[in-house]
Amino acid sequence: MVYTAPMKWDQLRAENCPVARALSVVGDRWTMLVVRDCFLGFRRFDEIQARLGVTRHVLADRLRKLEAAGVLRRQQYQDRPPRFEYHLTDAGEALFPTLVSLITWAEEHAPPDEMSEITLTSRATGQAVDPLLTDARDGEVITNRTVTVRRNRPSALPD
Amino acid sequence: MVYTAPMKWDQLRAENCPVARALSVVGDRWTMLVVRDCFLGFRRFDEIQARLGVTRHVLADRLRKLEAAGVLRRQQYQDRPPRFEYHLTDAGEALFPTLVSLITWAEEHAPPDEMSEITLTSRATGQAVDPLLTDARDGEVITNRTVTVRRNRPSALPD
DNA sequence: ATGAGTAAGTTCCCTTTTGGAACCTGTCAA
DNA sequence: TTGACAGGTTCCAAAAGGGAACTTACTCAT
Repeated sequence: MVYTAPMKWDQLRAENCPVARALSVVGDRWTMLVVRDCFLGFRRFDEIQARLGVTRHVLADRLRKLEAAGVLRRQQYQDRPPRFEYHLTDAGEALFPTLVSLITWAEEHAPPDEMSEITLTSRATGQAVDPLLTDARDGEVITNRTVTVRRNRPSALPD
Repeated sequence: MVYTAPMKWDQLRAENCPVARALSVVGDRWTMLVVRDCFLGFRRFDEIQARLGVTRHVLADRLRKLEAAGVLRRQQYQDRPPRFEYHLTDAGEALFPTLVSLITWAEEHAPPDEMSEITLTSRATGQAVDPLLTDARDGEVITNRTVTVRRNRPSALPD
């Protein structure tokens, strides 16, 4: 790996590394928890604010940024006074695997004092699911031992 | 979903929600980028600091916290003067799927101006891999449309 | 009509975290 | 003896975050 010019946090989205670009959107404190709540069906400002305990100021900022990033869509559900709900866009829903991978990791490596609270359940069968990252081409399991991260181009770029 | 007492950021790890617990470890600014660098084989303080452009102060803090969380192991590679490398533990390596899911999301939904830089490559075949989250039991694809997140116990607990 | 409640923010002020740069320590090599 | 290297720590200023009150624009019950 070649030397890469250091970046500041707010320049992350211009990075060539997809990890950096993803984190420029969802890598802030609270942001992924906002996305979680949207997946759980909590869509309104006060609701999310009460659940997270984040300050209203910060929540307003995060919602603005998520909307700007195309993860959430602000949808008016009444006029007079205008009130809004935050819905996941397709890009937002595409964060589901990330959320699942965090859940899977936490259940294994950051367990709560008590028993685990959460199960991922198949809508089709009602059974618990056991998430596994595989290669769509041949079904092989993806881990850091089976897969490497490679740069496409040979130029001096970040990873 | 029932009302849940709001939490502060530093109380996240006590939460019952596995997403919150995972983010208490890797949800901080810079933290996941430190983990990325460890996966890429950058293990030393100055090296990581130069690559990320994060301040030495913050990097020292993040490394301490990742070590305390059991994600990294501080390994001395010379005496006199004592020098250390940061290696991923098993728990750290288990974050690979999370990293992959961030890469996958970014390539699709936060593309760089230029072409994508990164390919995930199978060590066995040398071919690009196409990550897909599936249910280990029946191979079904996991998305927010096929899977729901359920609480195990009926008590008033967070999600 | 008065007051309480609801929803979605904004504003203010103070504390914590982060950024930037310099400094420290121990060792080796010139 | 001077400089380089590695891995930090210290200091100060700037930015972000926490806490609480305030605002706007309604609706509904009294």
